[in-house]
Amino acid sequence: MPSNNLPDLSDSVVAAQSLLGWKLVHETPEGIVSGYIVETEAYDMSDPASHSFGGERARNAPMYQEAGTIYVYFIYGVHYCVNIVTGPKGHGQAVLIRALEPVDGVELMKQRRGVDNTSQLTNGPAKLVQALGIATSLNGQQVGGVLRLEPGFTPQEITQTTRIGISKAVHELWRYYVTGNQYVSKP
DNA sequence: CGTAAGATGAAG
DNA sequence: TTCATCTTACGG
Repeated sequence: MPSNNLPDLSDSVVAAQSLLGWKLVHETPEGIVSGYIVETEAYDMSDPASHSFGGERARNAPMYQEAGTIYVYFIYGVHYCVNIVTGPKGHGQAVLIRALEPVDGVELMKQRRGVDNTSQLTNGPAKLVQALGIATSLNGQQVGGVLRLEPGFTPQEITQTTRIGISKAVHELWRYYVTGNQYVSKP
């Protein structure tokens, strides 16, 4: 449950739930785009599916920074995904933002995504990165600058289930989404 | 060194 | 179901 001030970023599993309903806002030269966070996944250094598993390296370094650090990674040669780092500095934790409900700048998002269907704009981790115009230059920065969190809504009900696209720790219930929301990703 | 697989998405 | 096509991890 989000508070009125800031989401709880003390732990990735807690934060994954706490972040649901918060508005993720990106201020860009072309305009402001934003959306409510409706789907998340929690990752931790003790989790074999996590990029932070096995210790700190160049690629996962942002995950070991303080809570609120932005972690953007490149995957499959084509896509980018964005995480919000959680936990104390030195602990490799983060929450993957998997889906948003578009709020501001829908036209700009359509333009960036090259699609006209609002329901296909931000219903996947790489889709929302493209729609918001998030670049790797944000990697390692803190939320609160051009990319920030603002209060949104309090989810009525949250569904907890297994994560998507991983091959390790597949049984862990570390994916959360706003029950019934139409912008949740469909694998 | 070579090679395979990866927190995905779009097209065929 | 396949492919796009980059980076890292790991084996020889």
